[in-house]
Amino acid sequence: MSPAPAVKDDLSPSAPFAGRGRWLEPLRSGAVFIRFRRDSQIVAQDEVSDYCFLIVTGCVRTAMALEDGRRQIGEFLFPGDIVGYDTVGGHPFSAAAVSDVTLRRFRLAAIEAHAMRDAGFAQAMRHFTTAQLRKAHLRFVLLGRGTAGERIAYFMREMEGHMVSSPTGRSALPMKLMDVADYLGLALETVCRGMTASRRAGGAAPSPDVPLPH
Amino acid sequence: MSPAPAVKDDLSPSAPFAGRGRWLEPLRSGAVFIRFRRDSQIVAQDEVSDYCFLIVTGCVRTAMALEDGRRQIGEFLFPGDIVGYDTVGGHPFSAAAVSDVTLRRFRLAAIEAHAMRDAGFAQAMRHFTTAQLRKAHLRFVLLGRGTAGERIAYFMREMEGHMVSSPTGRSALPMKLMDVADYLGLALETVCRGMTASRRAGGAAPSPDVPLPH
DNA sequence: CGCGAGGTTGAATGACCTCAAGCGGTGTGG
DNA sequence: CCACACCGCTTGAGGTCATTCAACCTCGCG
Repeated sequence: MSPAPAVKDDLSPSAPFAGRGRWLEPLRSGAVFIRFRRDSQIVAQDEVSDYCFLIVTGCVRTAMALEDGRRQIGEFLFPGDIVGYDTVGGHPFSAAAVSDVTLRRFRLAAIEAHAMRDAGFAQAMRHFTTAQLRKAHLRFVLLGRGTAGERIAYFMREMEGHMVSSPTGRSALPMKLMDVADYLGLALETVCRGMTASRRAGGAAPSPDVPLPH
Repeated sequence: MSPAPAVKDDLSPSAPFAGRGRWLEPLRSGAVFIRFRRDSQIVAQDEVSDYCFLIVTGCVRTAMALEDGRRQIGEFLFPGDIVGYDTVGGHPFSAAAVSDVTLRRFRLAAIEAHAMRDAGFAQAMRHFTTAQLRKAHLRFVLLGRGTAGERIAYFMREMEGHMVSSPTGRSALPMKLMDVADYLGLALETVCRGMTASRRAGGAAPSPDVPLPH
């Protein structure tokens, strides 16, 4: 029905996962495993960290807190994703465990050193950060121009494949509603209402009219 | 006065310009100059471009348009900035000239090839994209959690040093209010009111209470 | 002089937030 | 084993901030 792809026709999540962390594979031998409990902090805000982490199991969130209590979740990360890479000079986002997680820890200096030796590795890094950047751009549209319904619909699609099979069959999301709210720039109650409405309207597909981008 | 830097104490623009385009210098000889008139398109949305551009003079905006007319400006770029780099596989943002601009055009394949040969160059690229990423994160906070006043205040600070000396002394910004609105995720009228209010409250510093991030 | 583009201002509407109460599940201690 | 408390989720009612709609103004230009 759409005549030309001159503009985006909806706000759906970017392709099935662009920037993952497989490029860290060559450094696997130099990495150690670390575990964090639910809600424990992995990297502090403004901390100058020497490490980055590849997620093995569990879910991690990055966040920036403001003095007055407002908070913005940067992203939710899952097995195969990397946290703490874009950190040169200290990153303003903290990272915390959403669920119990196991991570593989890499020394940033080692990554940098390896990139200086191996051009192919460096190229893989570039593709990774470039993909991150493109995801960020899409997020601008969502946060800048998306309605509450669109943000929630976007989020639900992003989370497809990351639902946890809870015993009671309750909310299958690994994170709390508060986290989702701070991820989407909405009030907790708005997220709750939106998800309820979308559930009533047929489970996965929240609203029929979702005019925001890929 | 702030006890600890555990959280961000306001929403001011990131340090005096993090990711600029000086790293392209080594390829200068292979680049050609191009000019674009005000409002003409430089890169089309979803186009797979072979080039990126270093801005020499003028101002450029990147934007994503939605079918229904909504639009999000990605960023405003000034001399020394790069447009169209994070493009591998086609970028969803278009680029257009805000004012008459002169650009230096670089072939992406040439950049990539040079990065494979020169590890230092590749490192500079990494630092550039990393800085871009950090700027994007801050934008999340602004768009997700900032009030209209905070967004406008942030924008005004970002534009310091980019004011054009207009003959009439009118709005010294190079871009239209509509562009600013689509950059900040606000209505045009809201931006206008905000800027008027900030002007009345003392020129540059719009509002005394601006609790959002760097 | 008339026209159009961009900017400014006012009034009314509405989307989302805030406040507040209530519910179900889980964990803890008596 | 039950009572209680706490946490996270849900739902309702009311308020607020930004949007929407609309008029008017200014400037530059044909």
